[in-house]
Amino acid sequence: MPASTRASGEVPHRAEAERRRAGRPSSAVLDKAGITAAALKLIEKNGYNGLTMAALARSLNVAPSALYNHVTSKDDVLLLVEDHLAALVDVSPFGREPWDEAVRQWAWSYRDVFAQHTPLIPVIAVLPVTDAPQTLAMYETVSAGFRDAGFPAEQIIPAIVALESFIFGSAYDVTAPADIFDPGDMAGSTPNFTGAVESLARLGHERPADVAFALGLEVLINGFGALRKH
Amino acid sequence: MPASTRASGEVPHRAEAERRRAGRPSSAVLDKAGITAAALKLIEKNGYNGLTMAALARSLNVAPSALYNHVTSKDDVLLLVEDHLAALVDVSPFGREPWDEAVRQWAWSYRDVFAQHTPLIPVIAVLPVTDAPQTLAMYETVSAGFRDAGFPAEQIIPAIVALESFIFGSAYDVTAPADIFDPGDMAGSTPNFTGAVESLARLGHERPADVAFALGLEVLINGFGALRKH
DNA sequence: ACCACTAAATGAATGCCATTCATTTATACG
DNA sequence: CGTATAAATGAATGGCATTCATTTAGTGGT
Repeated sequence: MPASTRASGEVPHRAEAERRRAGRPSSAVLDKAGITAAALKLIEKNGYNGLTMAALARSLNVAPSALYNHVTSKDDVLLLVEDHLAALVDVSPFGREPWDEAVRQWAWSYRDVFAQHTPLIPVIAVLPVTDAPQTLAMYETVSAGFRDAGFPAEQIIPAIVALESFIFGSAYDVTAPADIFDPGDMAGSTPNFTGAVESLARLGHERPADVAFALGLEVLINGFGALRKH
Repeated sequence: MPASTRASGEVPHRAEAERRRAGRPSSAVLDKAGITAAALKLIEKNGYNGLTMAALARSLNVAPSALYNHVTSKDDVLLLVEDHLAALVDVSPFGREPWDEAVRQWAWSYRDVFAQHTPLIPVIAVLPVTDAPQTLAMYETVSAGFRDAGFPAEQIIPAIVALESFIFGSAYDVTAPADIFDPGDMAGSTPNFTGAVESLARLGHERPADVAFALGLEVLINGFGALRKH
């Protein structure tokens, strides 16, 4: 990211010389990779509230309007970030581990990545995979894993979608406050719920979100596993 | 909602006379119920993009700043809407139907309600139940249904959370565009994924989101059903 | 070595948004 | 009857994504 090494207030296009010396053909200060990297750094430091087009431009020593030569909208930036994160999801267990263990490791990895990035979930859910090559690559690997495990072809997508839905929903749970289930002054009128919450709290120090995710995931793996033809 | 029957541009507090005649003690033009109803009407007509504090105030014949005497923020409005919707989720099968059928009907109802209101999902996920009495009431009924079906107390909350996570994730799927799985020009490099998508498309006219939801839900019901002590 | 073309930058302006605050109004209460 | 209070007003604020006319700098052709 050469742009970020320039002092602010310099004249435009100054980075071009460096860029050509480095063998890159483009004459632009900005490109999608640089924008993505800067956006991620911004999100890590200040969260998604800190990701504004103005802040993103400032971190790249560029005017906000310059970004629009490379992305069409802020949603486009979010899409770039999403696709970058998709590459961080660990699909390596497929082909190495047995199917059930591969799904388990993939699902935990997937949830953990997006638990840190829940504001992306509404974007992903409506996102045509065409626009997200890394995401598509993940689907390809997972699909192959399901096929090789003996899954009927027409059940592969539904099973993956169901798992993904569970994963996205569970990613939100990770970010929930610890007292989310505190019934407050309604405890008296909700004895069953309150009792259930207390009996869970009584035994475990494990995060409730992790208990629920583990429980649901094992059930899904078990149930889907039975669909395979050996 | 008497306020909405007043012509616009009238003098303030004009609705008070009506209000007292109707037996209501409050002297306010606005209240939470009226705000909630107006917000819902606005959402139905123009979607969540149409729900702005200004538009909400206009629909109530009131200045935007007046809203802040009754809610602390726009998120507060969303919370009111969410809790109203929670009351629309059908929990009546619990106590009437067998456990598995009750869960099935509840889950479909829950998904269908929030598929129309996905922008609320990020709000719900982080929402302490204390602030949402209708939501809490739903949890109470469901918890009772699980307990009566022989569920171990400490598993009830994890099971409900897992189901809810799956439901929220699946609600997003309903809103996804039909071509979401079209691999475009990457079809050649993703044979397994593309094949899986095609073999699903080949057989069914059912919405993919419904196929995946049905599949995942049945697996979850089956797996959780096995946890019960008879 | 020049010139025209084009991609990519600038910065000013736009319009929308949630939210705040000093002020005013109308009702309830002592 | 006057005073306190809840609830309204409307003007102002600051932040935001996005647009656009303009300028800049490097590319490729002659």
